[in-house]
Amino acid sequence: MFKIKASQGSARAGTLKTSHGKLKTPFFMPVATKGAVKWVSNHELEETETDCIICNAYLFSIRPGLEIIKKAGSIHDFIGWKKGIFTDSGGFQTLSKQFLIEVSEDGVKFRNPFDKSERFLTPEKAIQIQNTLGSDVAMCLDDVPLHKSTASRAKESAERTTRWAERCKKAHKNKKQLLFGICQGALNEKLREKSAKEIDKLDFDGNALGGLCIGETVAERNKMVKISNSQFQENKPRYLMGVGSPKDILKCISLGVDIFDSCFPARIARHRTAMTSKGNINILNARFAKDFEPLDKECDCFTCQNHSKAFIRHLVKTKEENGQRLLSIHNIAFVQALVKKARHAIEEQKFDKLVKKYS
RNA sequence: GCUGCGGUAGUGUAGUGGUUAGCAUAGGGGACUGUGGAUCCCCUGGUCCGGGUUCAAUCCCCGGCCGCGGCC
Repeated sequence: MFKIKASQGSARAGTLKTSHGKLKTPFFMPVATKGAVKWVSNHELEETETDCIICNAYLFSIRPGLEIIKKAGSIHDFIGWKKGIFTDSGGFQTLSKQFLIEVSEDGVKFRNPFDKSERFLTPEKAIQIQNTLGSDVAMCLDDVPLHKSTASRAKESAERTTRWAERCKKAHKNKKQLLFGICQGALNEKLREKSAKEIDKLDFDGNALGGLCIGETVAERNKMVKISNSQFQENKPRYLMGVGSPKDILKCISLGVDIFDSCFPARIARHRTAMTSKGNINILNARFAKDFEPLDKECDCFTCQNHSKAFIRHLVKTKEENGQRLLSIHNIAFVQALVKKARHAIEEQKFDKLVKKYS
């Protein structure tokens, strides 16, 4: 299922076989919560060389609802995306005040964001939803604590996440779908280690690192990534949930992570920031008013091949939303190109140089 | 020509005989990481000009200039 083709230090390059093709790792998934990456069409997304996206299963179960997905065939058929799709269980929404009502051992009581009614999500239900959606990779329901939570809450959530992972595994029936477990443990080293070990033992198709990128420092996060990965077996893909900045992605690849997802590149694009090989730039900066160069000279995305910084700035400045669309396309393409570079660099044993360039 | 009203950041506006002259927006910069297109944070920038009264004037008085209205 997962094969490592090359490695350098802890960094690995490999392939993950899914029912919608082989995905070369490391790879990055833009977030398409409701089935679309905000402001970007599927066609444009393909042009960014995105091979896999992540949708939110919980939200799909509410709207449009599973009946409609079943009628369409699968989530792929419904949204018109032929490549890889991960689905998130809804666990992350436990961090959101507008969703969460309460967490108990049995599951999570959620607020339906559309009509404010109460919904109860159990690990079993989260898996059934994802089985029905037919995504390539389903994620276990996890209990995500705030990064600053008390020691007892961190312990409770980590231990509960393991119990829920067992229930998810038992409930999983879709043979064409892979299932990943998720470790927790907040920022507690011992808890992280224990959680990762327990999740690893359950022998999922892949192991994910959860509860990170939610306000902790980079140093704290890196430490947790290192500890978690040390407990995960080598031959399973490792998925760090939530990381999406170029620097962080490269660092975490060097720590042995294979898969990433994040709303970050698309979000900062909507907030008028472009990623470049020289760091992020805010396109609104006055210095770009007469800058007729592309966002990044080395980038071969649609935006950079056709438009200048001055023009994109003009669009954004005059509140023409195509400006943010062009930035979104660029940022996603930029991250995809970076991850691809990382893959090649690992294959050629030059990954350390690439990390240095972006650190 | 006469008369009334008014002139406070680029713009739109509060307010005051002793204030760090407030707010909004624009301008300059920053944050954002299992999606808020939301939001937040920082910075720059102002009392039309000249006199007078007063310990002290952006405020009160006189003149000028400018704008809007009215009357010749």
